[in-house]
Amino acid sequence: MKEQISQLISQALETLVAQGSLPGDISPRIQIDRTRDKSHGDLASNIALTLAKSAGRPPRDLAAELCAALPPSPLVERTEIAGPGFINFFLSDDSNQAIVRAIIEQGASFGHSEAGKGQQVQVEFVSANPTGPLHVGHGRGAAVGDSLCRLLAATGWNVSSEFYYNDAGAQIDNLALSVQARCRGLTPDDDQWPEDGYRGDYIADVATAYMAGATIDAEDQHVTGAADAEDLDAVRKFAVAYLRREQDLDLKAFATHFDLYFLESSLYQSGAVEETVTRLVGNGHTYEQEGALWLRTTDFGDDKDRVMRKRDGGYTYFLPDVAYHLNKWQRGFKRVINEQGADHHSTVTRVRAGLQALQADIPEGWPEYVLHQMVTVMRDGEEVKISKRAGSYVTLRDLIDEVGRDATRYFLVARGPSSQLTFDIDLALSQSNDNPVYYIQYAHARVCSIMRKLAEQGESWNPESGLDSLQRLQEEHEKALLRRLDRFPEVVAGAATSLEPHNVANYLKDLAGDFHAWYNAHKTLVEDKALRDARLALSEAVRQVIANGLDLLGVSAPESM
RNA sequence: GGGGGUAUAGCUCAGUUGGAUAGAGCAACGGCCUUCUAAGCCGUGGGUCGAGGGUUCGAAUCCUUCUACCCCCGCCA
Repeated sequence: MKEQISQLISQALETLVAQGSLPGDISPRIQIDRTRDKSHGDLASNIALTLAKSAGRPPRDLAAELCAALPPSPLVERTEIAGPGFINFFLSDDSNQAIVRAIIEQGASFGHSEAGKGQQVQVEFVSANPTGPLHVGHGRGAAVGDSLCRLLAATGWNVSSEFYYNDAGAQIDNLALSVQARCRGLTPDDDQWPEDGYRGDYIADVATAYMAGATIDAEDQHVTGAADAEDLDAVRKFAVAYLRREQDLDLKAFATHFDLYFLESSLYQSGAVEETVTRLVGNGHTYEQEGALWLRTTDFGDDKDRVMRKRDGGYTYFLPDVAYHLNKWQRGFKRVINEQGADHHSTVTRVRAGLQALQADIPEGWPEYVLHQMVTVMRDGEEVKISKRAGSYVTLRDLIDEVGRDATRYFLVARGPSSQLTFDIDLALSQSNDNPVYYIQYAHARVCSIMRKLAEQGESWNPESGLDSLQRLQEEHEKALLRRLDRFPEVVAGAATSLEPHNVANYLKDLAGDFHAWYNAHKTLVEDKALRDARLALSEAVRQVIANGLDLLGVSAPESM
């Protein structure tokens, strides 16, 4: 719609230039905005304001000439000049109502686009190390990351989702020692308990399963417990598999899927880490100091240089990170998005610096990052910190068990990633209009309920009759809904471009509000069949858009509540 | 001390990338169920957009200085 109005203006500008009213050397960027106030029409352009200076004319005069030069169009009912020189477009009923037909014809794909042109994009998110259950912060990463994947897929990108984890480093040794201690019957309060060992109850569960010879089938790990407390390597392998399976269950309960699980250890096995070191040294960006090998990341914008190889010969996490991203690049991903907690912010400059130092023709801003701020959990007005299972943090599973998957996902994705998030358990649990998840789902269920009611009356909805009678939708509530529905494709495209899924959540709340207001003001199942079918068409369009929007957030659209 | 983030109604947060009189929900107050699900609707009140300066036709939005809070600043990940 914006595009079509833009073309009308463009033609009017050419006319004015031809008439000599405007200089020929102008190159205006035609901007069309949705109006905030419906008394300003449906769409507005500031073109006269932006051209006023270069044309040396008062903006309102310019606007008047532009309006006069606009070619007639069935889309536009009339135009007005307002304020300092805005041109307001009042669209015709036909053009506003056409959206209903578009939605019903396109169904689940309405709102989708081909903007990505099938290009590949890889999204890495969660990437938790297998040292314990996923916590709320991982949950936010999962909700945002998965929703980004859905948004990018809906806008024409070919998306690969990936989960990267360290299965071998110092933290995993610590995990193995903790499980081994439990196998030996120790508890965290014993003197012999490993220093900095993991104290959560889940460690005991891992030990029990290991000693019982249990078999673990995770997405990417398959191990049987050796039942030998002294075999630390077997304990380690088992613990990693066990906790990966736990995380799989967490992610499954959260309806989050990954195309690939990438192991840090594979970078050592394939020689990618060594190769990366060789290239960095060969490119002259390294030096040795105090027995360690440093990368001069300050050459690439870092505030200090970083150690790559420790004095003891082991690598810091930083180096495999660079090797991993080189691997992504070599796999052909020209676009990569990493979704991480903001506490890992310092890795952004570092990884990019490492990639530049490779001199592999990787663009400076590659990869992209989406960083989410911290999550705190509140209950009864107080911060919740301790989980029995995990010991020191609130697990994602606890939340899903308590408030449900839909509410958990919605709340974690409904705020901009850069805002700190307070997860209010009482609010997420409340079954009232306090709770936006149910508010939106209820709108969807209400439409389904109307359709059921119609069937109970022995009637059925005739879509063709409804679409042919759309001009009967003349109530203000109906016009507001039409305007709202028309915006959905822009909202999806915008959320995908800015990598901000919360825009979809906000839109759905507004759409549901418009629908509930209409529902209460006007009955759908009226005697007049043409009006009834038209209202059913509008209802069905609302239902479809809510379903499509909720799907982008990974939230279900129930047919009844 | 350095880097990043945030600051908008009593609370939680939006604000279409610089547009017209800054919005929503909650909380407060007052209404609406014999009528398609009241997990709903209607109405009222509520603001120095953290503070100062700047850019311009026009700023919550861009630049600058300052203040407060959060995160990071390890040869941990």
